[in-house]
Amino acid sequence: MSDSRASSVIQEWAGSYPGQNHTLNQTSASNQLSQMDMMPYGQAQGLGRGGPDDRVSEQMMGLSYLPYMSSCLSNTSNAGNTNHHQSHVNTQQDFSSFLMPTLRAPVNKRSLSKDSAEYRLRRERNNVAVRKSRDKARRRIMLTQQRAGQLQEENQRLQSRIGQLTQELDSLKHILSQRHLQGADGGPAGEASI
Amino acid sequence: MSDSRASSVIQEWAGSYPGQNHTLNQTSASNQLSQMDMMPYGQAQGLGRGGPDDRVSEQMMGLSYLPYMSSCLSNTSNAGNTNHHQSHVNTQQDFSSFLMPTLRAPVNKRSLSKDSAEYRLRRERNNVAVRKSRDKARRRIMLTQQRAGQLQEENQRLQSRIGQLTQELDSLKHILSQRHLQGADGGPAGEASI
DNA sequence: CTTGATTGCGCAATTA
DNA sequence: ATAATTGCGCAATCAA
Repeated sequence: MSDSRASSVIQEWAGSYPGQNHTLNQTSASNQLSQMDMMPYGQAQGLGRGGPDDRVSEQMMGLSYLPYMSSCLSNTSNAGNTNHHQSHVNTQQDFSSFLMPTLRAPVNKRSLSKDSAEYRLRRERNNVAVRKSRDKARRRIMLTQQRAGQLQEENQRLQSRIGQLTQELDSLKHILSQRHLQGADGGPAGEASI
Repeated sequence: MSDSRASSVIQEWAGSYPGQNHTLNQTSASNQLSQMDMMPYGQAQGLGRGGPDDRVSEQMMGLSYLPYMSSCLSNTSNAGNTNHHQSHVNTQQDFSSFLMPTLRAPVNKRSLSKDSAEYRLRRERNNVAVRKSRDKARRRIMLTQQRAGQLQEENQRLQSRIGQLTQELDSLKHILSQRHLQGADGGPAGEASI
């Protein structure tokens, strides 16, 4: 495992896709949480593949994490979303559904034909956003680790310095006390000491 | 139905045979910070084995959240979907399978019927492993952040302490110099007060 | 409602 | 062969 500490080797990836700009926002290793932002960005639009595809559709089983072994093959046919919401404390009657148009069924989702261009466009955009977001997260994590490392180093230096100062201080105190004794021993003058 | 773009199931097997091992010298970003196991969040690594058949890197380090290429959408509908663009460097990999019994063709994948129990079992196991791994990663990240925070706090305390000690030290030095002067001046009586 | 950002999840390729 | 990692796409949800 060679590790490269290089604090500036996070960008070599010169993209290579059809007309797209790469917003390399790279905050150099600085203190504190660097708030990267990034913004506009050319939007993707490289869809239009040749053949229909996407057999997407089977992903609804999110479930328990903790019990890694508990009942493995329990393909709960849902729960993936775990909408533990909406079923709060139904203090009211059952007409809540009428009061909450927000929860109305798959109304607007109709145009979700996996074949529609709309769909692909949205998917592609989201994919871009996801990659971007994860990249950001990765960078953030690395920065944090780096920061922790630097802080630890600095901490040691500071500890060292403290030890040094303390020792020096003790020496001086000792010297002073000696003088104090000498002074008291042979002189009438009273001195204050710390 | 799942899918994802993906992949090559057989093709890289063929590609990585000829003796072209991936010399991916992945750099892990670990170093000091040995408190906890470090994750390999290495970056860089931008090399690229100049092989012409880098179909694999297609998803290696997906740097750049760009539209990606549209071509990565292929659905491995099920068994028998070996139709992959593997028309690359077919220089001569015919007998490779004979030369490398260890890596022989999709033998393992033989029962890759998405319907096979074997498949599901493996998938499920991997899913469990994935959840576990991610959970671990999340925990690790939080710990690192926490550690960074604590270190920063401690850092401040140490800085403070150093300032305090330094000041104290200066006082004593001053006192000593005073006594020195006074003592040399003629009177043994020197007073110090802080 | 629409869009980009996040987040949890499963898949598949790699790595150990 | 198995478990652990890791990049990626999907879909739900958040936040504007």
